[in-house]
Amino acid sequence: MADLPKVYPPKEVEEKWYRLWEKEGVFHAKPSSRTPYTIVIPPPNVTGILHMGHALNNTLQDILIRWKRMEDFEALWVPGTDHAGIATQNVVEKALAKEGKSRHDLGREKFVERVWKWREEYGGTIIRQLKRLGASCDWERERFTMDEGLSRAVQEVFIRLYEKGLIYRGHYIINWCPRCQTALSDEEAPHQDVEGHLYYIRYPVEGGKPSHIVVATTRPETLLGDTAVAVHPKDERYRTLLGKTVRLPILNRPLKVVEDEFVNPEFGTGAVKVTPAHDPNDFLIGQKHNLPSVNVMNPDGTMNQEAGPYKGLDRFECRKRILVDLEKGGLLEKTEKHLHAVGHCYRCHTVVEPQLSLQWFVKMRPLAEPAIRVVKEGKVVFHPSRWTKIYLDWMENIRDWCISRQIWWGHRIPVWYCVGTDHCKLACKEPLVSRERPAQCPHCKSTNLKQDEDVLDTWFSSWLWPFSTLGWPEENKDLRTFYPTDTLVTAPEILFFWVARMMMAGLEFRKEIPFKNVYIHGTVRVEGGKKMSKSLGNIIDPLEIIDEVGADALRFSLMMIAATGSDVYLSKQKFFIGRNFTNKIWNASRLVLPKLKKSSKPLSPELLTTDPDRWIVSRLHRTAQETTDALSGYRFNEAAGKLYDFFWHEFCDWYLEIIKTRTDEEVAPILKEVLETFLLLLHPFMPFITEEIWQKLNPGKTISLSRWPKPDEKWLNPHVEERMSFVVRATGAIRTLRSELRVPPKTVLTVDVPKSDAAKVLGPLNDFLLKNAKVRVVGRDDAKKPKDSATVMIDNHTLHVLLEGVIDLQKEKGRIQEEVARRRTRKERTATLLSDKNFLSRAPEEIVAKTEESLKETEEGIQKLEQLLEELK
RNA sequence: GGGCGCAUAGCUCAGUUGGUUAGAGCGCUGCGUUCACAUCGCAGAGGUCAUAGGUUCGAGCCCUAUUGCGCCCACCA
Repeated sequence: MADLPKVYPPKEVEEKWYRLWEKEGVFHAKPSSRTPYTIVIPPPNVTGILHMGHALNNTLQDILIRWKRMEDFEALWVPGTDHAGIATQNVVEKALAKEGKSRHDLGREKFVERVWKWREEYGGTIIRQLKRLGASCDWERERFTMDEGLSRAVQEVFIRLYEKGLIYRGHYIINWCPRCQTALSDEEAPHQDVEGHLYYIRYPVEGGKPSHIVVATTRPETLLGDTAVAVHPKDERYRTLLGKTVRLPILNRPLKVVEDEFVNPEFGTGAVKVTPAHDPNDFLIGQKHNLPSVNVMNPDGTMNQEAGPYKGLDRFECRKRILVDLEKGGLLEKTEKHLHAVGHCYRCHTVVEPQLSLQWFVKMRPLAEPAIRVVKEGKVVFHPSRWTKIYLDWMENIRDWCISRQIWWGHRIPVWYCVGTDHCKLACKEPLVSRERPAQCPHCKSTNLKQDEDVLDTWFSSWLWPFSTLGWPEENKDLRTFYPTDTLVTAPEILFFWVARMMMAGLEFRKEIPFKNVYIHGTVRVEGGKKMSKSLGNIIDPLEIIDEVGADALRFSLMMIAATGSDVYLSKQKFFIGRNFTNKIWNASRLVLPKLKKSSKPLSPELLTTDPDRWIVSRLHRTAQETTDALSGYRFNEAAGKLYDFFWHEFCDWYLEIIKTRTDEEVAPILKEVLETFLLLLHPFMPFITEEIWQKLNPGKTISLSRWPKPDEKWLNPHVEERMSFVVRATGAIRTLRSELRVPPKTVLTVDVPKSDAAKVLGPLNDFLLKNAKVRVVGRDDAKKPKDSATVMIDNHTLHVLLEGVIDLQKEKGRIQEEVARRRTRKERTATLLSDKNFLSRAPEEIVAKTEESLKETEEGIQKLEQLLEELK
């Protein structure tokens, strides 16, 4: 096989096979008599590029789907991307900015057009990268959340929920990102601990008794929107203040003092400023006490006219200035350091502003109930199971979902408003929810209607993915066949964003669970434990790894490293595991393939003429069984490990070495069976190299559609496995002895073995042992220890290694004795030192410890050598 | 404030329901290169399984407490 290069992968192998698979549609699934098996992939963000998290996620899913496909399921994986409203809009706006334009210069329609154009040009990047990874998606079914079909599903869902009273519009405190200038859901504004300050501010009391009340706040700029001060009803300190009026510093607005259970008397001063427009708790207090709400900020985070002298300032600049002014007025009592959790925009990491705003919401509790039930009933199972509790906790404490976004890229809300005519009545204020633009206002007949400006949260389309991609709301064969799906593989980060919501959507709109199993893998981190992220500059780019070592090596390395559900710590070096393994497979195949030329015989038990033959086939079937079991339990690393150990340490290290002394005719059927079966088992992990070698054996037949090996008990042979284990250990022991006695590498040792063992077990391996261990096995009759020999015990068998004439035994004994003497001297010296009080009291502890350790080591060494001398007698 | 996870060889980690002498990869040391592979082979050194108790004939694994690290959730300003 001079034509095969020494190192895998040769250029272009991966691309060659991927093109062929795609061309022949081997991943295409359609309703058939076969049992369907569907997996759900998180649709990557259309602006995304493949990162390690994707690589891990998609490799796991690809292993499942390839495995099931080979088990003759109708295996479906629908690929696609989501439109990533905020992220995509940001990207396109940035591009516009380079031209010196903003989206407002273009206007909504032109801007959206521009985004579509961008998507056409760059939106396919991640899809191409998934192909390089080897993902076996059904590309004919590629979907995009802004496609016509999926958009229809979104609209349908909005209308159905609205009609059911589960979607409402209202003024509530939401998370506002001043940079993206849109509302965010609670999940989109994760809290991070920030080292901030707690400012104690004096609010003067009218009437002057006492002269002022002190409130504590972390956001002094919001005091401009204060409409009350609240204290706990049972707080004695403030009893006299109830009903009094205090003055808001700077603006001098009169504020009521109200009492509310919510206030924690232990925190700060026990008195709290109430800003209903900028804090969720204050909003509730405001509603209870009928307080006005004063919004003091513009959408971009600058202060508005309500902020009086601070109008136009950025919120953080305003904070500084207010503090200076308070200080000047003697109203800032003190400042304390304070660690608190602050929401950040998950897209741009800007500090979000809780703000009163008119938005659309989904009422979640009714949707959550069935989603809780099916998990409690075990209809949906999480792997690993600890995620069950996390899911249930979230579901049981679910809050309403803010779904409107003030951006342009996304599904526009299917709601119209009557902008009015002179006859406009109150009824006209009602939103008109409709599948199409209504011709006129049903109340005043005006045709002057305006669609809601907002678009929907991207997750409002993603949560429908398992069925919207199959054609819902249309009831068709695809939907009936492939829904509910079997397994969802995903990262923990989107458990709430996506997994939980898909559960609710599936149960609400299909009355069925969306998937039976949820496998949650770990987060990819770099060594040292940090999250891998662009901003930290510690990315290990999967595409770079593919360029360097190939997709197979990338995939396999990830699988070896990623223990079930635990985080994955990466370094570039770790990909050598996969690289070396592909190399091993490749080179073993270069050895095996030429031997198969003469064989077409299928394997039958009679062809297994020696122990090693029976052994390797037994091990093969056991490995097939173990691999299948591991995959069934989502123990991917275990499956990968079994395949690795079998191929490398059993097939290559032992079997291939053993058969080198036999004829091709004898071993070809066995080699073929083992290699082919192994390739099939490995294919889900390493699709490319397995296809390459497979097609050398089976030209024109793709391994992707070949049948998964069925482990067969009849090939299992525990006795032979035990005997071979004896051989392996005996060989190891003899090699160890060689090394200890410094027998020259090429010298052949004679080993005296009880006759029965020699004949039965070691005899057939004579050629192999001679070649690889430089050992000649001789059967003997009596149990007496020959002169000048060393003894090796394996199980209950005694092996005598003859040393006469091999090495100069006297000289070797002498050398060992000398060594023992040397070590004894050293031991004594060390022992003396350790009994020296002077040393013990003066030397640093670690030196003493080290000395003690070295004494122990020396003693052990002496013991070992003495044992060896004993054997040589 | 609540919850979860992790702590095993120099490094990164496996270890399925408790069962003999605790494993791997990398790194390190020695030897080996005509005959698939130096991205290789053989041999070796290296571990009080975080700490303290407990359950058990038996604990890396189960229970309790402690320490350290990490993550998630949470409207105490």
